[in-house]
Amino acid sequence: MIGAAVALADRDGIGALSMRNLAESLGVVPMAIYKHVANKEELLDGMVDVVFAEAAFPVDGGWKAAMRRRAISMRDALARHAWAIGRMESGVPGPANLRHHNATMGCLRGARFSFPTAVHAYSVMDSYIYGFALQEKNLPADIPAEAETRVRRVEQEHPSSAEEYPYLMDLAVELAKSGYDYTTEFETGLDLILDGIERIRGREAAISE
Amino acid sequence: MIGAAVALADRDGIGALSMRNLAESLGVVPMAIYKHVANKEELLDGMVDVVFAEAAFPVDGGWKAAMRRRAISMRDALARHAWAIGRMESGVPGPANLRHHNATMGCLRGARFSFPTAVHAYSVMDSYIYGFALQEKNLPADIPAEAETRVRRVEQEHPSSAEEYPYLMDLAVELAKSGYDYTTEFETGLDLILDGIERIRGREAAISE
DNA sequence: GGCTAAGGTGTACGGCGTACACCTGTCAAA
DNA sequence: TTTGACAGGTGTACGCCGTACACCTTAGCC
Repeated sequence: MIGAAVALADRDGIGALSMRNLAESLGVVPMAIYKHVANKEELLDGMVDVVFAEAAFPVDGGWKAAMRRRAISMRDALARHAWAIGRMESGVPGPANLRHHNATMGCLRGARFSFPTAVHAYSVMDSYIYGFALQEKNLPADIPAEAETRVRRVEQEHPSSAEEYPYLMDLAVELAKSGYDYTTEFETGLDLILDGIERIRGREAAISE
Repeated sequence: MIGAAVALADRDGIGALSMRNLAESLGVVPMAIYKHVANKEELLDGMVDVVFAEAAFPVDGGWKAAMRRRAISMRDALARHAWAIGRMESGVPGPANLRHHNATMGCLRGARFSFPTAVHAYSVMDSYIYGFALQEKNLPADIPAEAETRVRRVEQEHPSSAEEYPYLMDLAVELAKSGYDYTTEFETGLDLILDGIERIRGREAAISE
């Protein structure tokens, strides 16, 4: 049931996920769904937990490698299920959600992060992951191509904006030339953050010794 | 018109922003709105641009201070207009949006960031800002209080989960004790990221000299 | 054979975005 | 002074949406 809803949202977008469409895809009448979930909200909560279940949580091999793997796996899951972004931490958390957060917190605490530092690390990483996924969903899939068509359009239609937004025009020209890959962009930022976390952890280890 | 829509969404939530409600708040019939915007999508695009207009863009005084100010100002704007999160980079960009991104890119390039490094810096910061705002919107406003009630509920209802999710229980207990402040949490992560950006910029400056 | 519970059905209601035809007031050109 | 265009408000109607409520079917158990 929830699996069918996930499949439908993946295929046709969250906008197409109505109780009526879902019922039809199940060969059933709309109201039948309400025998399994109380309302659409609860359906969405269940769908979000499917996404959490797909994201690998850390098992160890060093906190940094484990957290890196977790982040990449979460971005992958969110790319597969773009409709889930923005709902991951809202609604009633499901069992996979709880397991995931428990394991992640366990990984950090097990690596002797102090409590506040673990919270900071978790906060900055999750914000980055969710924010990146959000932008990846909203921005054009092929940035260089899109940049190029925008430059062309501006050149023809409003030559003024080349003066109004010079750095934006620069950006578009450069991107069209050099390309843009979401995966390497994600990992660049991720490593920057992981290094930052390592540094604040080192600082606190130095104090406590 | 768009101002009234923003006010309505701020006050009653984005769910209450229907063409009918907006029309009523303007003392006008629903279809009258369509003389000013083509459809609801375009209305939302206009509303997003209001949020961009509220966020200060960098004017300088050093890239790090300028970017820090920009980030904090953007989070403030997103906290005032939670409905905008998740729409900031979708839809058709308005003039305030373009001005903002142009100025930010200009700040980085003016501080002699190479082109790819500027893109990395921009990407990691915006992902963090949007992701943090998203979590701030979704997570409970008063985390310590919420953590405490959850601990109590678990103790009474399912004593099992203390064993199933030990680190989560720990987390809740600690948060209830030590408190949680979104603003300082945001700035901690922000500074971690700014320091990381400074480091990759230094690396590249060292190469080019 | 009769009870219970799980789950599918049909109808109906109020709310949504918006297409389309219509009306009103303002103001410049004739 | 009339005219005609245009900006902008109006009223009706359509096809979607989530879901309340009453009903029916089937399976398993005493």
